[in-house]
Amino acid sequence: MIYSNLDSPIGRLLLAGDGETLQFIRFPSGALGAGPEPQWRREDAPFEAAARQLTEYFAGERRAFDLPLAPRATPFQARVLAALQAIPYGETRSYKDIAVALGEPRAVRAVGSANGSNPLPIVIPCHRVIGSDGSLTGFGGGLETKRFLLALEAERAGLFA
Amino acid sequence: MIYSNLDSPIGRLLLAGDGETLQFIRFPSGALGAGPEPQWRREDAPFEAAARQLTEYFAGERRAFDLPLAPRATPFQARVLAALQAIPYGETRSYKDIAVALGEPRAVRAVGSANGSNPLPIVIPCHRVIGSDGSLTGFGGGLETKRFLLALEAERAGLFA
DNA sequence: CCAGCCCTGTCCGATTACCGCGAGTTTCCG
DNA sequence: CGGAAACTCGCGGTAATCGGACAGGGCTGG
Repeated sequence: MIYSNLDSPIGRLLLAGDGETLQFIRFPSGALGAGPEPQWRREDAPFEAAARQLTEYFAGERRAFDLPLAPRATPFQARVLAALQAIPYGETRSYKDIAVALGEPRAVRAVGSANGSNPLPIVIPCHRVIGSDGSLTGFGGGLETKRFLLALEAERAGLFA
Repeated sequence: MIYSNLDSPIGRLLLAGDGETLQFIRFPSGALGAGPEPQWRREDAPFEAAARQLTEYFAGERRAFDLPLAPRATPFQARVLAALQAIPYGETRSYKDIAVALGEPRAVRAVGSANGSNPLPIVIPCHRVIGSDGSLTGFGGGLETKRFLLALEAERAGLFA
């Protein structure tokens, strides 16, 4: 497993993968932030494309990512991640919406858990999921970050690219 | 869990407990009335004191109960039940009054819920709680029963024992 | 006897819907 | 103009509900 760092408006990000695919994005700073595992090896080159696309995203110049992803997930989590990727840039859905979309309308809480274990925040837009009443309710990188991302998208969503 | 029955002016009551303490009082008849669970065992002797005191209460000859109670309750519910027991015979309080007494003036609705889940009606006088505007608003045994209990207490409260 | 392995029970969470209220506002009549 | 009834919204706590992670018990095979 190799990794690289990327400085962004929401702090330094840790990108990790196997050289071919992206498997983790983490927020090393912050409360529950975690750095690279000791046995990982730093190598920047394989993450060039990811870094560039993320930088463009933060600049408001990119709405969709085109990267080889390989999130580790249980079958249920994989379904949730797929549903997340179907949420358009600049829009939001409730946990309930996602549950319904999966055909399991009562699995709202399970959706919340799956969201919380999203290995690839930002690229897989778990930040576009909010409470049924519009509340933000939670985000691995901190609610402040979630708010920031939604504001960024909301501002840019109105514009034509 | 063992149980017994008691016929009263407001219908048959179901008393249940562990032989030492009283844990439930229910109205088996009526809309949402529920009888004993199948695995409970009927046994009258342990409920003699409770039955006697209730009978005296319905006769207007008793204003306070002296029984070992063991209601199952969440911490918040327990606080509410305690507040209920502090309401004197023949008087009433509003849900808001109770909320304020608990130091949580906005938890009016939560007080309503806790009231609704009172496992020991009559003995723990949830019937003495009414709406801020004086309306009766609800009672597990039916509003008719609530009215009856309040009328009984109002009539007797004026008299000296 | 011990190391797996599976099964079960339990707990936890980035949820939701419900409720025995209350206060403020609007509506509608007299 | 009142004043009452109907509506709306905010409020706090809980039960229901579903996956997943974990712990512990019992079983099996070596």
